[in-house]
Amino acid sequence: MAQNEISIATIQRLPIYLDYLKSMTGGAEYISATALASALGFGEVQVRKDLASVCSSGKPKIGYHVEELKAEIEEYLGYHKANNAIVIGAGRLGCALLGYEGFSRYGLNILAAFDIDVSKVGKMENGKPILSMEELAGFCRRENVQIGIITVPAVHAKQACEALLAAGILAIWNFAPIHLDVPESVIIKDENMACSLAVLSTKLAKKLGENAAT
Amino acid sequence: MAQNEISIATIQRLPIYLDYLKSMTGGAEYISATALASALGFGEVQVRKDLASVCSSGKPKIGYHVEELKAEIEEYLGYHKANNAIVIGAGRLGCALLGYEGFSRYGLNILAAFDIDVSKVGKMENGKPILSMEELAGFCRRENVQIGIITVPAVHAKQACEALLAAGILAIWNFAPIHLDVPESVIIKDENMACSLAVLSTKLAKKLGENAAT
DNA sequence: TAGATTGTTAATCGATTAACAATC
DNA sequence: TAGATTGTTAATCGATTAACAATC
Repeated sequence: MAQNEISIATIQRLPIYLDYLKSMTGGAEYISATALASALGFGEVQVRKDLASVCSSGKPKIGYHVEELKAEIEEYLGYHKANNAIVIGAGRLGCALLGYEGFSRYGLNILAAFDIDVSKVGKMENGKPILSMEELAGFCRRENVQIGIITVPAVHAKQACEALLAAGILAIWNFAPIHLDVPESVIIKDENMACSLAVLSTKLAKKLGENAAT
Repeated sequence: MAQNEISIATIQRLPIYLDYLKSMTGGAEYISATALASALGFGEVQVRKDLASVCSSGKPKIGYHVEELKAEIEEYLGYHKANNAIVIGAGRLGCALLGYEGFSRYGLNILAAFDIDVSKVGKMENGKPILSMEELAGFCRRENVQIGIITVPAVHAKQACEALLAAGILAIWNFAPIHLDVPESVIIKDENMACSLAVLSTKLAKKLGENAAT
């Protein structure tokens, strides 16, 4: 049953379509690829191709049934069966993620944070506890945690990663700006803001250079 | 003077090389592409091609001079001439960005946050002030702010964006999960965590499916 | 000299875009 | 029916990888 492979680029755009569809007010029953494309700044052929890969509800002349499309994207992204996650590192970013309620919309259920700093342990952030690293493995097994989110400084990231592996985690979302070596069986996704920033600032520098030149 | 175009993919990897080079201890004077590749989990040809686009210090048999390479990457990314930035939205994420000191390494100088919530205005976060939206335009012009970072909820993002445009900002780093329409002259970079998360969770779902099947 | 390593050119792969057929 | 819109097939574009020449 060779599942139609959907490209990574498409997968990354699916949440964008879904967010837009959810934000629609006025209750229009159908929406066209053209309308979606212009609202999101994408090409309309791209939208059609993206949607075709997860849905089959498009009707010529009419467009896509909004509710059906939402359901199909959510189904594909697995938002209805949420993943349990924990955060390692209860610093500013870790607490921001822990306290952010929006993740539930994306099928991510962050249960707790863990930190080596005992002065943080025992506190709560938006109703969610900060626990000690000793409790990590037990907690993960007990609560069926699949995703570990690393928000510690780079120097502690390797150690945090090892703790997650030891706790039997299946996937890691790594916000530390450092490469982590994990077994092939573990999924890892780096989220390095410096990478995005580099794109922004080189574009800006180029623009400033052009202006100075003219 | 047609500047050798460096691909976006390469630009996004440059900070990763730089971070690794900076983290090197032991004071080795040279490093090979092979060593860099294995430390970072990249292909070695890719590393060589990436480095070739910004530097010229590679020597067969020896490798790249570490200090020279660091300087060349920093030069290309413009880290020595920092950009001034401000944050709109002093929520958890906004304050995390405002208080994060690591950005100075990446040539980003976040000066202040702005918020419509008057109860937050006047407070400080790690020595940096939270100001009212009325002060935005004046502050940006006075302090020569080029980059605006949007961390407000999606419903307020359009309004925040308009305020930034009115303040004459040149580039926007948008953390709100919504498409913002800006004039072509303004650079915009979306940072949508739901997009990355979608990649992670679909991989995880696939993996869980496979395990269940066997 | 021999060999490790760089750097470049060509081939492959993946994603986007264009052209067009299908359909309500 | 006519036309707007979907969906697919082919062409283009960009990035990665492979092969190989250059060099210290």
